[in-house]
Amino acid sequence: MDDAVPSTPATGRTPRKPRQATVERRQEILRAAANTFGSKGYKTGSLAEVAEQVGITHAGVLHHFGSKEQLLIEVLEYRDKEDVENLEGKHIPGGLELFRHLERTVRANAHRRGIVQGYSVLTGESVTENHPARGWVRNRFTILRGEIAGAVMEVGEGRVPESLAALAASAIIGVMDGLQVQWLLDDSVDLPESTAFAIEAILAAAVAGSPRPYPLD
Amino acid sequence: MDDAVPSTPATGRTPRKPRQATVERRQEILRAAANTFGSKGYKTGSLAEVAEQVGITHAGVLHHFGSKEQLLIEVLEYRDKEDVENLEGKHIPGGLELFRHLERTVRANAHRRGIVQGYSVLTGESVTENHPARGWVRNRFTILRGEIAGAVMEVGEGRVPESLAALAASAIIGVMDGLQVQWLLDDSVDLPESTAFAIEAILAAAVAGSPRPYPLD
DNA sequence: ACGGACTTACTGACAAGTTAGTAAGTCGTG
DNA sequence: CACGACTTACTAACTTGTCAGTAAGTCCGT
Repeated sequence: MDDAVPSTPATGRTPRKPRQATVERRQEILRAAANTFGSKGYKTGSLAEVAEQVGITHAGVLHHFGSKEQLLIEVLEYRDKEDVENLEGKHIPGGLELFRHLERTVRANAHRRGIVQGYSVLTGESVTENHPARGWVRNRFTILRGEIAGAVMEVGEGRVPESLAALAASAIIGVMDGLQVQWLLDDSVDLPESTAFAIEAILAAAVAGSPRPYPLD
Repeated sequence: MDDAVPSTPATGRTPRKPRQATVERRQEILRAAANTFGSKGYKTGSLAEVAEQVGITHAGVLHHFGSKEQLLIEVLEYRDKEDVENLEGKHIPGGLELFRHLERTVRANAHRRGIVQGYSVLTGESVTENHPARGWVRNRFTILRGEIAGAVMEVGEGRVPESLAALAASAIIGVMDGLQVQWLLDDSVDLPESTAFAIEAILAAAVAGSPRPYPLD
Protein backbone atom coordinates (compact mmCIF):
# COMPACT_ATOMS: atom_id res chain seq x y z
CA MET A 1 0.00 0.00 0.00
CA ASP A 2 1.56 3.29 -1.01
CA ASP A 3 -0.46 6.42 -1.28
CA ALA A 4 0.08 8.87 -4.07
CA VAL A 5 -0.87 12.00 -2.22
CA PRO A 6 -2.02 11.51 1.32
CA SER A 7 -0.88 10.21 4.65
CA THR A 8 2.59 9.39 5.89
CA PRO A 9 3.77 6.04 4.43
CA ALA A 10 5.25 4.29 7.45
CA THR A 11 8.45 6.15 8.09
CA GLY A 12 7.83 9.55 9.61
CA ARG A 13 8.31 11.45 6.36
CA THR A 14 6.28 14.43 5.28
CA PRO A 15 4.01 13.77 2.24
CA ARG A 16 5.14 16.77 0.19
CA LYS A 17 2.45 18.75 -1.56
CA PRO A 18 1.38 17.50 -5.02
CA ARG A 19 2.40 19.57 -7.98
CA GLN A 20 0.04 21.20 -10.40
CA ALA A 21 0.50 18.68 -13.22
CA THR A 22 -0.39 15.85 -10.85
CA VAL A 23 -3.73 17.15 -9.74
CA GLU A 24 -4.62 17.81 -13.36
CA ARG A 25 -3.61 14.29 -14.30
CA ARG A 26 -5.70 12.85 -11.54
CA GLN A 27 -8.67 14.84 -12.75
CA GLU A 28 -8.15 13.56 -16.26
CA ILE A 29 -8.23 10.04 -14.90
CA LEU A 30 -11.33 10.77 -12.85
CA ARG A 31 -13.14 12.06 -15.91
CA ALA A 32 -12.06 9.03 -17.92
CA ALA A 33 -13.22 6.73 -15.16
CA ALA A 34 -16.57 8.50 -14.92
CA ASN A 35 -16.91 7.98 -18.62
CA THR A 36 -16.06 4.28 -18.55
CA PHE A 37 -18.04 3.45 -15.44
CA GLY A 38 -20.91 5.43 -16.88
CA SER A 39 -21.10 3.52 -20.12
CA LYS A 40 -20.02 0.03 -19.08
CA GLY A 41 -20.80 0.10 -15.40
CA TYR A 42 -18.32 -0.14 -12.54
CA LYS A 43 -17.96 -3.90 -12.46
CA THR A 44 -17.42 -4.41 -16.15
CA GLY A 45 -15.53 -1.23 -16.88
CA SER A 46 -11.82 -2.08 -16.67
CA LEU A 47 -8.88 -0.12 -15.37
CA ALA A 48 -7.16 -0.74 -18.69
CA GLU A 49 -9.92 1.09 -20.52
CA VAL A 50 -9.73 4.01 -18.16
CA ALA A 51 -5.96 4.14 -18.50
CA GLU A 52 -6.06 4.03 -22.26
CA GLN A 53 -8.15 7.19 -22.41
CA VAL A 54 -5.42 9.19 -20.73
CA GLY A 55 -2.59 7.41 -22.50
CA ILE A 56 -1.06 5.45 -19.65
CA THR A 57 -1.18 1.84 -18.47
CA HIS A 58 -3.54 0.41 -15.89
CA ALA A 59 -0.66 0.24 -13.42
CA GLY A 60 -0.33 3.99 -13.77
CA VAL A 61 -3.93 4.43 -12.73
CA LEU A 62 -3.38 2.20 -9.74
CA HIS A 63 -0.35 4.25 -8.81
CA HIS A 64 -2.63 7.25 -8.40
CA PHE A 65 -5.63 5.65 -6.77
CA GLY A 66 -4.42 2.45 -5.16
CA SER A 67 -7.41 0.33 -6.09
CA LYS A 68 -10.34 0.24 -8.45
CA GLU A 69 -12.79 0.76 -5.63
CA GLN A 70 -10.91 3.80 -4.40
CA LEU A 71 -11.04 5.17 -7.93
CA LEU A 72 -14.82 4.81 -7.95
CA ILE A 73 -15.13 6.53 -4.62
CA GLU A 74 -13.06 9.46 -5.80
CA VAL A 75 -15.10 9.67 -8.98
CA LEU A 76 -18.22 10.05 -6.89
CA GLU A 77 -16.62 12.63 -4.65
CA TYR A 78 -15.38 14.52 -7.66
CA ARG A 79 -18.88 14.61 -9.05
CA ASP A 80 -20.27 15.92 -5.79
CA LYS A 81 -17.65 18.64 -5.75
CA GLU A 82 -18.47 19.61 -9.33
CA ASP A 83 -22.17 19.79 -8.50
CA VAL A 84 -21.51 22.07 -5.61
CA GLU A 85 -19.33 24.33 -7.74
CA ASN A 86 -22.07 24.57 -10.34
CA LEU A 87 -24.38 25.93 -7.67
CA GLU A 88 -21.70 28.31 -6.39
CA GLY A 89 -23.44 31.20 -4.77
CA LYS A 90 -26.83 30.33 -6.23
CA HIS A 91 -27.58 28.28 -3.13
CA ILE A 92 -29.96 25.38 -3.66
CA PRO A 93 -33.41 26.90 -4.02
CA GLY A 94 -36.54 26.05 -2.04
CA GLY A 95 -40.26 26.24 -2.62
CA LEU A 96 -41.53 26.65 -6.14
CA GLU A 97 -38.04 27.71 -7.20
CA LEU A 98 -36.78 24.20 -6.56
CA PHE A 99 -39.28 22.66 -8.95
CA ARG A 100 -38.36 25.16 -11.61
CA HIS A 101 -34.75 24.23 -11.04
CA LEU A 102 -35.52 20.53 -11.41
CA GLU A 103 -37.30 21.13 -14.66
CA ARG A 104 -34.44 23.19 -16.05
CA THR A 105 -32.02 20.47 -15.09
CA VAL A 106 -34.03 17.79 -16.88
CA ARG A 107 -34.28 19.97 -19.95
CA ALA A 108 -30.51 20.39 -19.93
CA ASN A 109 -29.96 16.68 -19.34
CA ALA A 110 -31.82 15.87 -22.55
CA HIS A 111 -28.72 17.17 -24.30
CA ARG A 112 -26.21 15.38 -22.08
CA ARG A 113 -26.96 11.76 -22.67
CA GLY A 114 -23.58 10.62 -21.34
CA ILE A 115 -24.16 12.20 -17.96
CA VAL A 116 -27.64 10.75 -17.70
CA GLN A 117 -26.46 7.29 -18.67
CA GLY A 118 -23.66 7.43 -16.14
CA TYR A 119 -26.09 8.30 -13.41
CA SER A 120 -28.65 5.68 -14.43
CA VAL A 121 -26.13 2.88 -14.81
CA LEU A 122 -24.54 3.56 -11.47
CA THR A 123 -27.86 3.88 -9.70
CA GLY A 124 -29.12 0.62 -11.16
CA GLU A 125 -25.91 -1.19 -10.36
CA SER A 126 -25.93 0.08 -6.80
CA VAL A 127 -28.80 -2.19 -5.84
CA THR A 128 -26.72 -5.31 -6.55
CA GLU A 129 -25.06 -7.20 -3.71
CA ASN A 130 -22.36 -5.35 -1.81
CA HIS A 131 -21.92 -2.68 -4.40
CA PRO A 132 -19.36 -0.07 -3.37
CA ALA A 133 -21.52 2.83 -4.58
CA ARG A 134 -24.56 1.71 -2.61
CA GLY A 135 -23.94 4.00 0.31
CA TRP A 136 -23.28 6.97 -1.89
CA VAL A 137 -26.43 6.52 -3.96
CA ARG A 138 -28.58 5.87 -0.94
CA ASN A 139 -27.28 8.93 0.78
CA ARG A 140 -27.85 11.05 -2.28
CA PHE A 141 -31.46 9.91 -2.40
CA THR A 142 -31.98 10.67 1.25
CA ILE A 143 -30.71 14.21 0.90
CA LEU A 144 -32.70 14.86 -2.26
CA ARG A 145 -35.89 13.56 -0.70
CA GLY A 146 -35.40 15.86 2.25
CA GLU A 147 -34.92 18.89 0.08
CA ILE A 148 -37.86 18.16 -2.15
CA ALA A 149 -40.16 17.28 0.73
CA GLY A 150 -39.25 20.60 2.31
CA ALA A 151 -40.07 22.46 -0.88
CA VAL A 152 -43.40 20.68 -1.17
CA MET A 153 -44.31 21.81 2.33
CA GLU A 154 -43.25 25.33 1.54
CA VAL A 155 -45.49 25.42 -1.49
CA GLY A 156 -48.31 23.95 0.59
CA GLU A 157 -47.91 26.75 3.12
CA GLY A 158 -48.21 24.50 6.13
CA ARG A 159 -51.29 22.63 4.95
CA VAL A 160 -49.34 19.61 3.68
CA PRO A 161 -48.48 17.08 6.39
CA GLU A 162 -44.90 15.83 6.49
CA SER A 163 -45.86 12.27 5.63
CA LEU A 164 -47.65 13.35 2.48
CA ALA A 165 -44.73 15.57 1.48
CA ALA A 166 -42.45 12.56 1.88
CA LEU A 167 -44.63 10.46 -0.42
CA ALA A 168 -44.61 13.21 -3.01
CA ALA A 169 -40.87 13.78 -2.75
CA SER A 170 -39.91 10.16 -3.34
CA ALA A 171 -42.41 9.96 -6.18
CA ILE A 172 -40.94 13.02 -7.87
CA ILE A 173 -37.43 11.63 -7.68
CA GLY A 174 -38.72 8.29 -8.86
CA VAL A 175 -40.40 9.70 -11.90
CA MET A 176 -37.29 11.62 -12.86
CA ASP A 177 -35.05 8.58 -12.63
CA GLY A 178 -37.50 6.19 -14.20
CA LEU A 179 -38.12 8.43 -17.17
CA GLN A 180 -34.41 8.82 -17.77
CA VAL A 181 -34.05 5.08 -18.18
CA GLN A 182 -36.97 4.88 -20.59
CA TRP A 183 -35.57 7.80 -22.56
CA LEU A 184 -32.12 6.23 -22.76
CA LEU A 185 -33.67 3.11 -24.23
CA ASP A 186 -36.10 4.87 -26.51
CA ASP A 187 -35.83 8.39 -27.89
CA SER A 188 -39.54 8.56 -28.53
CA VAL A 189 -40.05 9.18 -24.82
CA ASP A 190 -40.32 12.91 -24.25
CA LEU A 191 -38.09 13.25 -21.23
CA PRO A 192 -38.52 16.92 -20.34
CA GLU A 193 -42.23 17.18 -21.07
CA SER A 194 -43.17 13.98 -19.32
CA THR A 195 -41.07 14.83 -16.31
CA ALA A 196 -42.47 18.33 -16.01
CA PHE A 197 -46.00 17.07 -16.39
CA ALA A 198 -45.56 14.46 -13.66
CA ILE A 199 -43.85 16.80 -11.25
CA GLU A 200 -46.66 19.30 -11.57
CA ALA A 201 -49.28 16.63 -11.19
CA ILE A 202 -47.71 15.20 -8.06
CA LEU A 203 -47.10 18.60 -6.56
CA ALA A 204 -50.66 19.68 -7.25
CA ALA A 205 -52.06 16.53 -5.69
CA ALA A 206 -49.92 16.93 -2.60
CA VAL A 207 -50.96 20.54 -2.13
CA ALA A 208 -54.60 19.76 -2.82
CA GLY A 209 -54.49 17.32 0.07
CA SER A 210 -54.82 13.65 0.69
CA PRO A 211 -58.46 13.01 -0.40
CA ARG A 212 -58.08 10.90 -3.49
CA PRO A 213 -59.91 11.97 -6.61
CA TYR A 214 -59.96 8.40 -7.87
CA PRO A 215 -60.60 5.74 -5.22
CA LEU A 216 -58.25 2.97 -6.28
CA ASP A 217 -58.78 0.45 -3.53
CA MET B 1 -22.52 -25.20 -31.21
CA ASP B 2 -24.60 -28.14 -30.05
CA ASP B 3 -28.14 -27.69 -28.89
CA ALA B 4 -29.57 -29.67 -26.03
CA VAL B 5 -33.10 -29.94 -27.20
CA PRO B 6 -33.61 -28.60 -30.67
CA SER B 7 -32.12 -29.03 -34.09
CA THR B 8 -30.54 -32.04 -35.73
CA PRO B 9 -26.85 -32.41 -34.82
CA ALA B 10 -25.33 -32.98 -38.26
CA THR B 11 -26.53 -36.43 -39.19
CA GLY B 12 -30.11 -36.43 -40.36
CA ARG B 13 -31.49 -37.64 -37.08
CA THR B 14 -34.83 -36.66 -35.57
CA PRO B 15 -34.53 -34.40 -32.51
CA ARG B 16 -36.47 -36.72 -30.15
CA LYS B 17 -38.80 -35.12 -27.67
CA PRO B 18 -37.26 -34.09 -24.31
CA ARG B 19 -38.18 -36.16 -21.32
CA GLN B 20 -40.11 -34.83 -18.39
CA ALA B 21 -37.13 -34.68 -16.04
CA THR B 22 -35.22 -32.59 -18.54
CA VAL B 23 -37.73 -29.84 -18.92
CA GLU B 24 -38.02 -29.67 -15.16
CA ARG B 25 -34.26 -29.46 -14.89
CA ARG B 26 -34.13 -26.65 -17.37
CA GLN B 27 -36.75 -24.76 -15.42
CA GLU B 28 -34.74 -25.22 -12.25
CA ILE B 29 -31.75 -23.74 -14.03
CA LEU B 30 -33.82 -20.86 -15.35
CA ARG B 31 -35.05 -20.04 -11.87
CA ALA B 32 -31.53 -20.23 -10.50
CA ALA B 33 -30.29 -17.98 -13.29
CA ALA B 34 -33.06 -15.48 -12.68
CA ASN B 35 -32.00 -15.46 -9.08
CA THR B 36 -28.31 -14.93 -9.78
CA PHE B 37 -28.75 -12.39 -12.55
CA GLY B 38 -31.24 -10.61 -10.34
CA SER B 39 -28.94 -10.19 -7.41
CA LYS B 40 -25.55 -9.82 -9.07
CA GLY B 41 -26.55 -8.65 -12.53
CA TYR B 42 -26.04 -10.47 -15.79
CA LYS B 43 -22.47 -9.47 -16.43
CA THR B 44 -21.11 -10.29 -13.00
CA GLY B 45 -23.34 -13.23 -12.21
CA SER B 46 -21.40 -16.35 -13.19
CA LEU B 47 -22.49 -19.61 -14.73
CA ALA B 48 -20.74 -21.41 -11.91
CA GLU B 49 -22.99 -19.73 -9.36
CA VAL B 50 -26.09 -20.64 -11.33
CA ALA B 51 -24.90 -24.22 -11.67
CA GLU B 52 -24.13 -24.57 -8.00
CA GLN B 53 -27.70 -23.76 -7.04
CA VAL B 54 -28.98 -26.79 -8.94
CA GLY B 55 -26.06 -28.98 -7.94
CA ILE B 56 -24.23 -29.31 -11.24
CA THR B 57 -21.16 -27.76 -12.83
CA HIS B 58 -21.12 -24.75 -15.10
CA ALA B 59 -20.45 -27.00 -18.07
CA GLY B 60 -23.72 -28.72 -17.30
CA VAL B 61 -25.56 -25.45 -17.63
CA LEU B 62 -23.86 -24.81 -20.94
CA HIS B 63 -24.95 -28.24 -22.08
CA HIS B 64 -28.55 -27.11 -21.72
CA PHE B 65 -28.32 -23.55 -22.96
CA GLY B 66 -25.26 -23.34 -25.16
CA SER B 67 -24.11 -19.93 -23.99
CA LYS B 68 -24.57 -17.48 -21.18
CA GLU B 69 -26.37 -15.03 -23.40
CA GLN B 70 -28.80 -17.69 -24.55
CA LEU B 71 -29.46 -18.51 -20.93
CA LEU B 72 -30.35 -14.89 -20.25
CA ILE B 73 -32.68 -14.78 -23.22
CA GLU B 74 -34.48 -17.87 -22.06
CA VAL B 75 -34.75 -16.48 -18.56
CA LEU B 76 -36.52 -13.45 -19.98
CA GLU B 77 -38.80 -15.57 -22.12
CA TYR B 78 -39.57 -17.77 -19.16
CA ARG B 79 -40.55 -14.75 -17.16
CA ASP B 80 -42.84 -13.51 -19.89
CA LYS B 81 -44.50 -16.89 -20.07
CA GLU B 82 -45.00 -16.95 -16.31
CA ASP B 83 -46.53 -13.49 -16.38
CA VAL B 84 -48.97 -14.55 -19.03
CA GLU B 85 -49.94 -17.65 -17.08
CA ASN B 86 -50.57 -15.53 -14.00
CA LEU B 87 -53.10 -13.55 -15.95
CA GLU B 88 -54.65 -16.69 -17.40
CA GLY B 89 -58.23 -15.93 -18.23
CA LYS B 90 -58.25 -12.68 -16.30
CA HIS B 91 -57.18 -10.90 -19.49
CA ILE B 92 -55.17 -7.74 -18.96
CA PRO B 93 -57.61 -5.10 -17.79
CA GLY B 94 -58.21 -1.66 -19.25
CA GLY B 95 -59.52 1.64 -17.97
CA LEU B 96 -59.64 2.21 -14.25
CA GLU B 97 -59.28 -1.53 -13.73
CA LEU B 98 -55.73 -1.36 -15.04
CA PHE B 99 -54.69 1.19 -12.45
CA ARG B 100 -56.22 -0.88 -9.70
CA HIS B 101 -54.27 -3.82 -11.05
CA LEU B 102 -51.02 -1.83 -11.03
CA GLU B 103 -51.56 -0.81 -7.47
CA ARG B 104 -52.26 -4.37 -6.37
CA THR B 105 -49.13 -5.52 -8.10
CA VAL B 106 -46.98 -2.95 -6.35
CA ARG B 107 -48.52 -3.87 -3.03
CA ALA B 108 -47.65 -7.52 -3.69
CA ASN B 109 -44.16 -6.62 -4.84
CA ALA B 110 -43.43 -5.02 -1.49
CA HIS B 111 -43.26 -8.59 -0.17
CA ARG B 112 -41.21 -9.98 -3.04
CA ARG B 113 -37.99 -8.07 -2.81
CA GLY B 114 -36.08 -10.59 -4.89
CA ILE B 115 -38.35 -10.18 -7.87
CA VAL B 116 -38.21 -6.42 -7.65
CA GLN B 117 -34.44 -6.41 -7.38
CA GLY B 118 -34.13 -8.71 -10.34
CA TYR B 119 -36.24 -6.41 -12.43
CA SER B 120 -34.46 -3.25 -11.30
CA VAL B 121 -30.97 -4.64 -11.77
CA LEU B 122 -31.69 -5.91 -15.23
CA THR B 123 -33.40 -2.72 -16.30
CA GLY B 124 -30.52 -0.60 -15.07
CA GLU B 125 -27.93 -2.83 -16.67
CA SER B 126 -29.78 -2.81 -19.96
CA VAL B 127 -28.78 0.79 -20.66
CA THR B 128 -25.09 -0.14 -20.76
CA GLU B 129 -23.29 -0.63 -24.06
CA ASN B 130 -24.49 -3.53 -26.20
CA HIS B 131 -26.36 -5.22 -23.40
CA PRO B 132 -28.14 -8.38 -24.54
CA ALA B 133 -31.30 -7.56 -22.59
CA ARG B 134 -31.63 -4.11 -24.08
CA GLY B 135 -34.10 -5.12 -26.76
CA TRP B 136 -36.22 -7.06 -24.36
CA VAL B 137 -36.45 -4.26 -21.82
CA ARG B 138 -37.10 -1.66 -24.47
CA ASN B 139 -39.84 -3.74 -25.97
CA ARG B 140 -41.42 -4.34 -22.62
CA PHE B 141 -41.53 -0.61 -21.96
CA THR B 142 -43.08 0.05 -25.33
CA ILE B 143 -45.88 -2.43 -24.76
CA LEU B 144 -46.54 -1.23 -21.23
CA ARG B 145 -46.69 2.38 -22.32
CA GLY B 146 -49.19 1.49 -24.98
CA GLU B 147 -51.45 -0.33 -22.55
CA ILE B 148 -51.32 2.38 -19.94
CA ALA B 149 -51.82 5.19 -22.43
CA GLY B 150 -54.88 3.35 -23.70
CA ALA B 151 -56.27 3.03 -20.20
CA VAL B 152 -55.68 6.72 -19.54
CA MET B 153 -57.66 7.60 -22.61
CA GLU B 154 -60.43 5.25 -21.59
CA VAL B 155 -60.68 6.90 -18.20
CA GLY B 156 -60.66 10.29 -19.91
CA GLU B 157 -63.59 9.26 -22.06
CA GLY B 158 -62.17 10.72 -25.24
CA ARG B 159 -61.25 14.07 -23.77
CA VAL B 160 -57.57 13.21 -23.30
CA PRO B 161 -55.45 13.65 -26.43
CA GLU B 162 -53.12 10.84 -27.35
CA SER B 163 -49.97 12.89 -26.81
CA LEU B 164 -50.99 13.73 -23.26
CA ALA B 165 -51.88 10.13 -22.54
CA ALA B 166 -48.42 9.14 -23.74
CA LEU B 167 -46.76 11.60 -21.37
CA ALA B 168 -48.82 10.27 -18.50
CA ALA B 169 -48.15 6.64 -19.37
CA SER B 170 -44.37 6.98 -19.44
CA ALA B 171 -44.49 8.99 -16.24
CA ILE B 172 -46.52 6.32 -14.47
CA ILE B 173 -44.10 3.60 -15.48
CA GLY B 174 -41.22 5.84 -14.54
CA VAL B 175 -42.50 6.50 -11.08
CA MET B 176 -43.09 2.80 -10.47
CA ASP B 177 -39.56 1.86 -11.49
CA GLY B 178 -37.87 4.78 -9.83
CA LEU B 179 -39.61 4.16 -6.52
CA GLN B 180 -38.62 0.51 -6.59
CA VAL B 181 -34.96 1.45 -6.74
CA GLN B 182 -35.31 3.91 -3.87
CA TRP B 183 -37.18 1.33 -1.84
CA LEU B 184 -34.55 -1.33 -2.48
CA LEU B 185 -31.90 1.02 -1.17
CA ASP B 186 -33.92 2.35 1.74
CA ASP B 187 -36.83 0.65 3.48
CA SER B 188 -38.08 3.94 4.82
CA VAL B 189 -39.51 4.67 1.38
CA ASP B 190 -43.16 3.66 1.36
CA LEU B 191 -43.29 1.86 -1.96
CA PRO B 192 -47.01 1.06 -2.27
CA GLU B 193 -48.32 4.31 -0.83
CA SER B 194 -46.02 6.55 -2.76
CA THR B 195 -46.65 4.69 -5.99
CA ALA B 196 -50.42 4.78 -5.57
CA PHE B 197 -50.34 8.44 -4.68
CA ALA B 198 -48.30 9.32 -7.77
CA ILE B 199 -50.37 7.22 -10.14
CA GLU B 200 -53.54 8.87 -8.97
CA ALA B 201 -52.00 12.31 -9.20
CA ILE B 202 -50.75 11.76 -12.74
CA LEU B 203 -53.98 10.18 -13.86
CA ALA B 204 -56.02 13.00 -12.38
CA ALA B 205 -53.86 15.61 -14.05
CA ALA B 206 -54.11 13.89 -17.40
CA VAL B 207 -57.87 13.61 -17.20
CA ALA B 208 -58.25 17.18 -15.94
CA GLY B 209 -56.49 18.31 -19.10
CA SER B 210 -53.34 20.01 -20.15
CA PRO B 211 -53.73 23.43 -18.49
CA ARG B 212 -51.09 23.42 -15.81
CA PRO B 213 -52.12 24.36 -12.30
CA TYR B 214 -48.57 25.52 -11.55
CA PRO B 215 -46.87 27.34 -14.43
CA LEU B 216 -43.31 26.08 -14.18
CA ASP B 217 -41.71 27.81 -17.12
C1' DA C 1 24.20 27.66 -8.64
C1' DC C 2 25.25 23.11 -8.16
C1' DG C 3 25.01 18.25 -6.69
C1' DG C 4 23.51 14.71 -4.03
C1' DA C 5 19.27 12.86 -1.55
C1' DC C 6 15.10 11.85 -2.13
C1' DT C 7 10.11 11.60 -4.33
C1' DT C 8 6.96 11.12 -7.98
C1' DA C 9 5.10 9.15 -12.10
C1' DC C 10 5.18 6.13 -14.45
C1' DT C 11 6.28 1.17 -17.50
C1' DG C 12 6.59 -3.68 -18.32
C1' DA C 13 6.51 -8.07 -16.55
C1' DC C 14 4.27 -10.98 -13.82
C1' DA C 15 1.11 -13.25 -10.19
C1' DA C 16 -3.15 -15.08 -9.11
C1' DG C 17 -7.68 -15.31 -9.83
C1' DT C 18 -12.05 -15.59 -12.51
C1' DT C 19 -14.46 -16.03 -16.59
C1' DA C 20 -17.06 -18.37 -20.77
C1' DG C 21 -16.61 -21.85 -23.70
C1' DT C 22 -14.83 -26.58 -25.73
C1' DA C 23 -13.80 -31.39 -26.09
C1' DA C 24 -13.92 -35.89 -24.66
C1' DG C 25 -15.35 -39.32 -21.87
C1' DT C 26 -18.74 -41.75 -18.39
C1' DC C 27 -23.03 -43.44 -16.88
C1' DG C 28 -27.83 -44.37 -16.37
C1' DT C 29 -32.20 -44.86 -18.54
C1' DG C 30 -35.92 -45.34 -21.73
C1' DC D 1 -27.76 -49.71 -27.01
C1' DA D 2 -27.97 -45.22 -28.27
C1' DC D 3 -28.57 -40.90 -26.59
C1' DG D 4 -29.15 -37.39 -23.27
C1' DA D 5 -27.22 -35.54 -19.07
C1' DC D 6 -23.93 -34.74 -17.27
C1' DT D 7 -18.35 -34.38 -15.31
C1' DT D 8 -13.58 -33.65 -15.67
C1' DA D 9 -10.07 -31.44 -17.80
C1' DC D 10 -8.58 -27.83 -20.21
C1' DT D 11 -7.94 -23.25 -22.88
C1' DA D 12 -7.80 -18.49 -23.89
C1' DA D 13 -8.95 -14.24 -22.53
C1' DC D 14 -9.43 -10.94 -18.99
C1' DT D 15 -9.41 -9.21 -14.44
C1' DT D 16 -7.06 -6.47 -10.45
C1' DG D 17 -3.07 -5.92 -8.05
C1' DT D 18 2.21 -6.21 -6.99
C1' DC D 19 6.88 -5.31 -7.91
C1' DA D 20 11.21 -3.71 -9.51
C1' DG D 21 13.22 -0.53 -12.28
C1' DT D 22 13.76 4.11 -14.52
C1' DA D 23 13.50 8.90 -15.93
C1' DA D 24 12.32 13.18 -14.37
C1' DG D 25 11.33 16.35 -10.92
C1' DT D 26 11.96 18.76 -6.18
C1' DC D 27 14.44 20.14 -2.07
C1' DC D 28 18.31 21.43 0.53
C1' DG D 29 22.96 22.30 2.08
C1' DT D 30 26.97 24.33 0.64
